[in-house]
Amino acid sequence: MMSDDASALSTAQRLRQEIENDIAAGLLIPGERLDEVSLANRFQVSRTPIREALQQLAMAGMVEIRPRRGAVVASLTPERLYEMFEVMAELEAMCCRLAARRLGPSDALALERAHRSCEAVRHDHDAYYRANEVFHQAIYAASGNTFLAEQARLLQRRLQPYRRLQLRVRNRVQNSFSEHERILAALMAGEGEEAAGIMRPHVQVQGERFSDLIASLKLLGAA
Amino acid sequence: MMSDDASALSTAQRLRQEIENDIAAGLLIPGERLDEVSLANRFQVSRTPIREALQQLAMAGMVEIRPRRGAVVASLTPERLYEMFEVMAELEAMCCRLAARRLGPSDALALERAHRSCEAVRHDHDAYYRANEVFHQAIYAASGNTFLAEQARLLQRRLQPYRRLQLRVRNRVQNSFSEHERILAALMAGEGEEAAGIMRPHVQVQGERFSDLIASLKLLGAA
DNA sequence: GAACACTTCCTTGTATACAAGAATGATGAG
DNA sequence: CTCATCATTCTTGTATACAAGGAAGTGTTC
Repeated sequence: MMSDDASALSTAQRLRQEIENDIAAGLLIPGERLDEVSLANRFQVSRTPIREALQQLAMAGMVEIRPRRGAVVASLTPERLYEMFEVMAELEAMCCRLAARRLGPSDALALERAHRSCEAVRHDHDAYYRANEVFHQAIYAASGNTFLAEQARLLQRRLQPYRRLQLRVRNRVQNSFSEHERILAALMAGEGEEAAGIMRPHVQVQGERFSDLIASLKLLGAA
Repeated sequence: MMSDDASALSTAQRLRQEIENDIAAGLLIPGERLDEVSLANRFQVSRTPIREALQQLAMAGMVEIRPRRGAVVASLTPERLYEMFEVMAELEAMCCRLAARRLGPSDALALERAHRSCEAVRHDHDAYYRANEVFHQAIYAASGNTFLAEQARLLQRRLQPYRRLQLRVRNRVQNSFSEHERILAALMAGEGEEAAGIMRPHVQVQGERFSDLIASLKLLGAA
């Protein structure tokens, strides 16, 4: 009556989220087989809603369904990964440009808080990884374009298993944090192009960072 | 043996494409109810694969599934539509920037051919609409980033029902064509930023064009 | 005459049964 | 000993039956 609950989820959607989380968290490795019966047993449902969830994940690009041959966690080639990071960098740069123009007081506050959270945990890789995610999401939201924010969030999630390993590289956290600082300053100053210009290489993997990524890819494959 | 057929589609995927086509073509109006039994009868299958197709379409943002209350063709608010066009413009601008750098001979040929097709049919709105689509897709492909191309294609498809009506506006075809010409020239000259700068407003709807779009939205609702 | 409640019907959600296509292992030939 | 072919088994794909939650229509009451 007061607020019609838009968070009402069908079973298939809940199942999708659960499986998606496992993929993002690295519990399900790229290339791993997703057996319908096992999943059904695990979640105590029949195969029907499991299949519906898998179809959703296939559209999201997180699993690959080979007809009559089952579903596997989608595995990305180095080329494709590079392409996705290229797009991610541009989406986030766009968020910066828009955010600088449209930044409201509450957005600014959220950004600063997220940034301080990053600072607080910058010696703990895993914690920094999570705080970093929140900081970037704050920028998406600040863009004022909810569709853009959703798309960025989606792609971020899709790249999560790969990004995760990447931060372990030496000094990456320190560099990441100081880049955040510059981005934040530019946004507050309303310098959208400036912020976008820092964001792009901050996100994109190229040169030696790309090599590092490929290395972690191989680690993933070996697991 | 020679080429493993990646085009092998499951039934659910075929059904999704069919329904998606109907939505894009405007046969299914935003807000319209998608009855599982009717669809099942129409395609001569049971409800199971229909439901799988609907779940896919929900992930693609083309239908909305309200739990226990059925699926409807997704209807976009003017705000959301504006947001989506804003992102579309940026994606296409990005394609331009990349294409100018990476343009190969076959890409250039495809672009010129698509452009000449547009010219040939520029007095027929519907034919121009289709040729226009091909021209833009040629640019996506020329970006050399297949992921970007796919995303652009996806969003283009999602906006199709709205874009379609939009071209009917007076002089829009003529303006569109001359913008194409300038984009093409910039791309061939390797001027990525130049091409991107023309592409952005070419795609984005703003000012009076946005009003036109809202007007067609209302037409759509009345049908 | 209008509003509310109750009942009925219709649609969606889920499980299960069955069909049919891969994968696997065994058996035989080279 | 290796490779190919065939049978068996396992998994996916689809239909259908049943359950359960909305929607709509009817009747009653104020």
